Amino acid sequence: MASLETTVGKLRGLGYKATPQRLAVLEALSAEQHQSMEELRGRCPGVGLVTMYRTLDLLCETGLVRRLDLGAGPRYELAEDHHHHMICESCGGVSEFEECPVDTRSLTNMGFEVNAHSLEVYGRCAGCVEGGRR
Amino acid sequence: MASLETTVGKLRGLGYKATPQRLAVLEALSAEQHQSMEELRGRCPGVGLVTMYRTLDLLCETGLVRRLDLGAGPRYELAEDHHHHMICESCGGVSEFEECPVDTRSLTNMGFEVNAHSLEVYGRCAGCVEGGRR
DNA sequence: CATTAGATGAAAATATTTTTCAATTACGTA
DNA sequence: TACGTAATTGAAAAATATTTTCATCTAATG
Ligand SMILES: [Zn+2]
Ligand SMILES: [Zn+2]
Ligand SMILES: [Zn+2]
Ligand SMILES: [Zn+2]
Repeated sequence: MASLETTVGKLRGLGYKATPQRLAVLEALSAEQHQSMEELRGRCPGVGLVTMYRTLDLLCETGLVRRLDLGAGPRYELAEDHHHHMICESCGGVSEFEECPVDTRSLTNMGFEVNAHSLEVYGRCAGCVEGGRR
Repeated sequence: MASLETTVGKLRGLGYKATPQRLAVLEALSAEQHQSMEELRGRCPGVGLVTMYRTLDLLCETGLVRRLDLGAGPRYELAEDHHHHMICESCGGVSEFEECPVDTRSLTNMGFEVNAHSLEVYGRCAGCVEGGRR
């Protein structure tokens, strides 16, 4: 849970200006994880669409934000901690889990230099299983 | 490595017609894994764009094909075996590995019913590491 | 406060995907 | 084999999504 100030500091440190638009996007991102462009736009009235795209691109390139594919268009989230997503195929809900169930040592042993990984788990959430929802 | 006939048989079994267009798309898919729409189109001259989209949608819905996001637009591959992808951030190459390094038992224990998962590993391939490519 | 490289946004261009609907066809049945 | 029909196709248009352009503006520096 790095504060917004810390994140802005990193941006500045990389030579980027801390514009009101960028602050607004970061603010929007901190409201909720894995939001769509449309949701973020709703939280950033006053920020032009092009700037939204450019800002999110910049934040992704600098590693401050992750672009996700959970099955229905791009989603974005602050890249604060390492976690993964469970997507419920009944209700569409997305939840996160922190415990990383991936072991990439065998890839390293094969000569691949692992920088990052992304894992998505699909199924039915506890609520849908109990409620008998298909 | 199921043969095309087997795959077509599954389609028929589900009540879908085995049209020349569908056969062409399956043929194209069997030429190479994780192809883009553009690549598949190149292998299916004579199949209209709309039919390409519809056929790939159908194949994904029936589980015969997987739609992938490896970072640069959708890619498609026959869903024959369970495997994952390593994406080299230097040369852009995509390679597959069969040994699954994911253990989802802890999610099951939490009440989530796991149906499937997808894992992508990002880094540098052996070739790029040795060649010193950044 | 002046300077300036970097940033913004409106409009246009491009790319991607979906919808519509009339024409065609695969396939079961006679 | 011929027929009937529901499923399928594809051209065009529409809808969506993303990128490019370029004139204007501004954050940061001194
Ligand atoms: Zn659910
Ligand atoms: Zn992980
Ligand atoms: Zn490589
Ligand atoms: Zn796996």
